[in-house]
Amino acid sequence: MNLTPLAQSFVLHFGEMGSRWGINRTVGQIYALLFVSEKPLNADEIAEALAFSRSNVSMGLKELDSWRLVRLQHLPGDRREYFSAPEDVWAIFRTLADERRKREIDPTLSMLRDALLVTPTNAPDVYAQKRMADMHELIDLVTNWLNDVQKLDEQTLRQLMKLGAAAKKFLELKEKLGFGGSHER
Amino acid sequence: MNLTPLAQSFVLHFGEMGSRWGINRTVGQIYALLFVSEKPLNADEIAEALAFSRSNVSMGLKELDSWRLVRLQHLPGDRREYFSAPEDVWAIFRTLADERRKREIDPTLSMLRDALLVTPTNAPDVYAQKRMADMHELIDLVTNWLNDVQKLDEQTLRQLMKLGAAAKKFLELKEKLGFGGSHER
DNA sequence: TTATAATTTCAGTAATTCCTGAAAATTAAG
DNA sequence: CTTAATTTTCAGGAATTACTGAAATTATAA
Repeated sequence: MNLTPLAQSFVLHFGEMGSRWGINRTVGQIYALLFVSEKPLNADEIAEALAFSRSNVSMGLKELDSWRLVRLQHLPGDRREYFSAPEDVWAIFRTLADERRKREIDPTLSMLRDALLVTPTNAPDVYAQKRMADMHELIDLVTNWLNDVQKLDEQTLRQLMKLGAAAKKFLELKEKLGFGGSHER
Repeated sequence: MNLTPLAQSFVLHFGEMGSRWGINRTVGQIYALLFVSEKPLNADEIAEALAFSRSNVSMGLKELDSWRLVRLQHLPGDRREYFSAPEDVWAIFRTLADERRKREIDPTLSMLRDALLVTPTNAPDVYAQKRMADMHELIDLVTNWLNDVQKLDEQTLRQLMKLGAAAKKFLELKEKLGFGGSHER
């Protein structure tokens, strides 16, 4: 293939950042390459462009697939599998947020719920449980909110984000008008 | 020390999740222990409670310090250093969000900005740069928004989150009233 | 079918990250 | 100061994770 310097710097950056994002270098680079490629690529093209073994590419694609970050398709008259990253960056963002919540937050929420069911039998546990309740409430509130917000269409999201810190004034206005929220959490 | 089963399950969970969160088991466990401890702990107490070497605890605390997740204090008549996790879970959340942005997002924004300054000289680069522009715009918008939202006090944040998906109706109301946002991005 | 192209799996090795104990450095009390 | 307590550093070994090539599996064309 032969990457241009522009694509290369993007790909290498994603490789380096991979470890901070909970994926490895290979997976980061493969995703970056697909993201900047106009046409879908097959595994051999990826392996050649990034100088990885074919098997490593296979494992990387499997990992990306488990994150629902790649699309698989076939080209007419070619039996190889072609991969691409979705066009819509907002959709990608939603997928990423969903998967990260599922992997990084839901297990903790579940553990906390279990811990809150226990009746504490000593002073340290009373305190520990209070702390866990605080943490659970915060995580629950934030994730449910992000979940709601995520459902909004791109245009509404853009508006909401432009609003930014003015949200505060806005909520004051809401109070005055008695305009109710959607949840009773 | 001797952890209760309740504290232990919390600590072990944080240890296991650590790898998904970009910290290691030691760091996760130390933080969890401090979080559920009513009193600050010194390094020896942590090492004993978690059965880690003293040096491992030292490195773990250094790491937590770099995330600004622990407070260091001295107790009168004791020259050892005592560590604790801040009380306010909202403040903890803000710190975590700030640090993660700094480590996981800012470097990418910076790379993208540089890439967007280049004048593409061939068709693949034109496309790649368009993709990078899309990504940059999205990340920039989302992080600036979170940055703004984060500045809000706890009560305002709670209100905003309770509002949830009703935000859409709300924005329609805003349009009608001609109530402007804070930014022109 | 059979043959071949394409993909996946997996055992072994390479690379990286984690953890420890010993030694060095720092801090504070006497 | 000197000494002792405390903390940090760091080299080396342990554990984990990443990567490869070869073999096995799967899918498609003839």
